[in-house]
Amino acid sequence: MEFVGSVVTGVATLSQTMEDGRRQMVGLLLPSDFVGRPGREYAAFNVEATTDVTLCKFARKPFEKLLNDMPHLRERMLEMALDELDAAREWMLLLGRKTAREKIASLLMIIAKRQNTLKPIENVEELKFELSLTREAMADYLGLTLETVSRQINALKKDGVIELERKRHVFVKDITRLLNETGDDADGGYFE
Amino acid sequence: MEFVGSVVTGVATLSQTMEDGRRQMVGLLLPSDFVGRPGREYAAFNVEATTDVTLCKFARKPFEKLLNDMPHLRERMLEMALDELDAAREWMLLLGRKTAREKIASLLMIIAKRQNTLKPIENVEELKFELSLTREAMADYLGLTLETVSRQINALKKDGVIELERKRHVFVKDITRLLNETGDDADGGYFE
DNA sequence: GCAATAATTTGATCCAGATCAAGGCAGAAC
DNA sequence: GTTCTGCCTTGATCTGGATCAAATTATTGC
Repeated sequence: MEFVGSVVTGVATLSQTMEDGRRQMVGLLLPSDFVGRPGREYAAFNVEATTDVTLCKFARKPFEKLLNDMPHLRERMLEMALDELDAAREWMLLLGRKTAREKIASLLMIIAKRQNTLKPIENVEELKFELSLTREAMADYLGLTLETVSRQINALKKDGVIELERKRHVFVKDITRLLNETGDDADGGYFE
Repeated sequence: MEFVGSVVTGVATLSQTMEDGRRQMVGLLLPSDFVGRPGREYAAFNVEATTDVTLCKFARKPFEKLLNDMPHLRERMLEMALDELDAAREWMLLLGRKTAREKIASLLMIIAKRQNTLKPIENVEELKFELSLTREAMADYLGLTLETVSRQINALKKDGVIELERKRHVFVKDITRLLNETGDDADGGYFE
């Protein structure tokens, strides 16, 4: 853990593994996300790139010094940490209480939302995006098996909620329809 | 959300509920834990006391001003937020990948550890503590049903891992034995 | 192009934990 | 004491998602 930084392009994941190989992703690192933890020597989680990733990197020690000199930076860091905490807690609801289908729909919504930061998602009628995760990575993120992920994605496709092109390109004609599949309150979380 | 503060005595929980009533706890608030979020108007989660709780309360606005005047305080807040984030991520592994028995054992370890802050838990041979949560609250915390919680607690008792007194008092003769049931690496997380 | 390899789908079967349904028990109110 | 009321346990059954086992389809390297 000699560096901290932030993702510029690409997708990386943050995960934990148990001794017997069970694996849970605990964070998705998309462009603009911060990587690493100031004030701690060791890395608590594994970071892995799933696509080629460009990082904007700082040596940790000088960065910590910078934090002391620039109160604004620490304020920003606190804000980011609290936002991540909220996101982690949303994810806890998903892992603990949602069905497989709701989990998939929620993940698609999150990726869709992150790839479309230009305008609020409720004003977008249709949406096309790239799924830069393998079925296995999605499974590890959602607490499912890759077979279940595959089956549920195809079920959503069969039901006309999404369309697929070459396995990794998703096309959503009606976002409200997908949102209804997430199990979330219509006005909570995704529309902000 | 007019106040922020910190728990002095008692136990409270932080939870989220879905429209159809499914519920997931996302945080356990024990003495010394911080409640509320500076810099945000609304509360994203429900806070509920499970026992009588004493809070040390601050009005949010003045507290935010205090944050600006005292850089140390903001540093401390950042540290606390990052620790909570780590804890939330640990919890994600539990929710996504652990078995019911492992979930119960992990919860017992966490409560045991929090009630015994005097010496590192690996030096304690036996331990007695109060379980201030109902079976239902534990279920909501672990992403299980209350029946499964009851069955698994009694299974751990039958297997001699724990002893029970009046349903809510737990007695652990051999902490290593309980730790082995959590599914966690022997040296990770609980021993710090 | 043509392997070789990785990712995905699909089918059959299984099982941990959910669900449904009574009971049991302890503390509180009377 | 007795009746409530809120927990907790226990049993029977069901089921969503896991597991095991092949195909099938993309992607990569040559």
